[in-house]
Amino acid sequence: MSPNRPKNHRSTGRITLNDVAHAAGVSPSTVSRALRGERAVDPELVERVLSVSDKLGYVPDPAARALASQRSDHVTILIPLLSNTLFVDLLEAAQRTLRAAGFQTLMGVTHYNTSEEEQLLREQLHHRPAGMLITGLDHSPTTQKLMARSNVPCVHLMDLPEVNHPIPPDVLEGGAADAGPYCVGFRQTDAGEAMTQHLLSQGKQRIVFAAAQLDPRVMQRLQGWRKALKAQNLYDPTLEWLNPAASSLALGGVMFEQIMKQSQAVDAIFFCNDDLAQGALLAALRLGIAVPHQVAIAGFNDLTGSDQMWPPLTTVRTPRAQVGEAAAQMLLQLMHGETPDQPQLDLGFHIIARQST
Amino acid sequence: MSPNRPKNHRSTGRITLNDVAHAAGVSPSTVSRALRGERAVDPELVERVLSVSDKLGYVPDPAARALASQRSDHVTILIPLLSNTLFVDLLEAAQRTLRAAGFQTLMGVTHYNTSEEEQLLREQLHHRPAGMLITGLDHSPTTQKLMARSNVPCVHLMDLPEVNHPIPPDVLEGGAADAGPYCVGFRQTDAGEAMTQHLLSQGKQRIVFAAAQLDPRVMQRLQGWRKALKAQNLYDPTLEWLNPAASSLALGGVMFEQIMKQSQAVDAIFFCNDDLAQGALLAALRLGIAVPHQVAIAGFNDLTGSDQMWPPLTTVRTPRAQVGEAAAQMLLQLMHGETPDQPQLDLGFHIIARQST
DNA sequence: CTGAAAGCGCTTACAG
DNA sequence: CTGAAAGCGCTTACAG
Repeated sequence: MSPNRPKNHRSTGRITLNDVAHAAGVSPSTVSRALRGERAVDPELVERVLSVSDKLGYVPDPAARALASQRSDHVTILIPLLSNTLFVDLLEAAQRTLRAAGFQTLMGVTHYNTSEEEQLLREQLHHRPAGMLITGLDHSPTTQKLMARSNVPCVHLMDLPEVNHPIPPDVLEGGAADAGPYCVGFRQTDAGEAMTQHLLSQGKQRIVFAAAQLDPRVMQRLQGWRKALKAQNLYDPTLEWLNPAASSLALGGVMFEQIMKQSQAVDAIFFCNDDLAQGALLAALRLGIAVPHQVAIAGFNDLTGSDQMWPPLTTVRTPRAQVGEAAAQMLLQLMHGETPDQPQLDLGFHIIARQST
Repeated sequence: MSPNRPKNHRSTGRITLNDVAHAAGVSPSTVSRALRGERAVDPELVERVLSVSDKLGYVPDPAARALASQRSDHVTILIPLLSNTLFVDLLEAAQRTLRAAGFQTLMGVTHYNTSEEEQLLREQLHHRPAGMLITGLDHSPTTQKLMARSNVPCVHLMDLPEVNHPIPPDVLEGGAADAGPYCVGFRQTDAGEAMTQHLLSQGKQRIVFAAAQLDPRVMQRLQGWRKALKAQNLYDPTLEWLNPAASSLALGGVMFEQIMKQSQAVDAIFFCNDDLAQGALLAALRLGIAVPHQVAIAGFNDLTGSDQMWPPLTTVRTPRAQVGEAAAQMLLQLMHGETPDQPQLDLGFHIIARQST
């Protein structure tokens, strides 16, 4: 009954697994197994251990657990930016899901920078994360090597492999086969194509594609736009406005002004992200250019405020919260040694037609 | 020279402190002390240890270190929301500073909810954080008790104590005195008052204060607004529009419409946050209400896009990135056992006058 | 199904 | 200033 804890010179006041074992009258090994829900423990003992541990207010020490098991309860999530709400939504959804399952989320911001990504990955790997969420499928060879070598389960966010390679069933049944890369997202190319087709269906003929940042997913949207225009023989390279600078409302305004000044007879502009499109809408107000009458404007992602713009912005709604949650769920399966039934999960997208087009 | 590591059944491939000790021909204790920059180590040995450790690519195991020292390299940061860019800026600046000093940032989102905050705090405390950053000075008794009992150094963000109690020097010199609460921010009340005075100086007479969320800092801005109006005998309780709902662009639009419909002769509206004010500006466009001619609109925080609005938004620029960085710096001092020279750091604010007023 | 024992990789009194 | 030893609080082969 009494804890009877040996008072050594380095004792912390903490209630330990040993205390629980003594109080429950079993060995520490049994407590450890019972607490982690390992089978092969007498159900009666499990119940006793759980009740005693609860009564004592026992909380396992994550550091001790990590040291002994060589695995922490950390999950690393690597995102490009915090200034695009898209990634904040992703982060929040993933974190909520992971936390409910008892995992700690550690966030790293790569700034779309390969060497920052590698550096962050190295740092995180030293903490032996239990799992990993990483934005995109495009990574440096070093990053890929580090991830593969680490043996840490990983799910990629917001993107899917270009072509869907269905895994042959016999390979899957072997169990040893790698079904990866695991990813949850949607087809960026298709989304770019769909928005372009929407504009075409409204009778637009000269549709500009205006983009900043130029990360791989933006470039896929560009491909979709090209494909749709080429199918109608409306493709013209001068309709491409690609700016590698960081995306922002202000840049959207600047690009809009440039496009309206230099391009002839443009009747629609498809921006690769809503912040650019919102900035363009505000610049149009400033410049007295009527949207959509003089020029239609479309965006991408349906970010906060796009429905509040004047006129409200036509855009592509992307399932980022769902991606965050589903990816976390998939990672949870992987961390528990299970095999996700769908290694590549396509969550789709929706064209949201508002008054800016 | 040769590692000569005992090959036991649980060996991980990892290079350990022991390996470094062998290779450097010193004891593990010395390596440990040298690596952590403890004084009382022969400089020559320090150099040797550092060089060997570097050559071997040794990386200390955070879990082992945490277990042995009862202190991790985690710093917890608790913020109310991720949907207000204010807090994202805070987070990013703090994380950057902390990371450069070798600390991991763990973020918790409280949603302005007392019990969520307590729950997060409890979870975080089990990880023995080395330090803590927490938004605001207003916390439940439970939260305060948990924090005090934990003995984890803590810096509060974005707020300062109502009255500045200068610490008597003799108390400070005693060393044992508590100079806390440590905080970095600015005077919310003063900022609310300053913006109101700015509007008054432009000849506005009936100035509405429109707020959502109603967290403690918003209520302080309200106090500042009241003070400024009362000083001019212009205070009228019907000018207060307080909505406890979450702040958003859409809500700003709704509130603006309500205010314009029900209040008489309002000539200015001071919104407690830029997202509300931006929403109001957009609603004004929709409704055909001229800003600032029919009504002036002001916001708070100078968030992304406020300078891009039409008309550009008059607002209060708050030093959130600086707060994040300075708070992290102060926490770093505390974690190293030093005493910050200024326990309460006031970073001020600026009135940014644009065309919406 | 259960337990005794060793071990994870560090830090830190303690003794010199 | 340096080192041998104990200890942090868990997990996990191994033996029964």
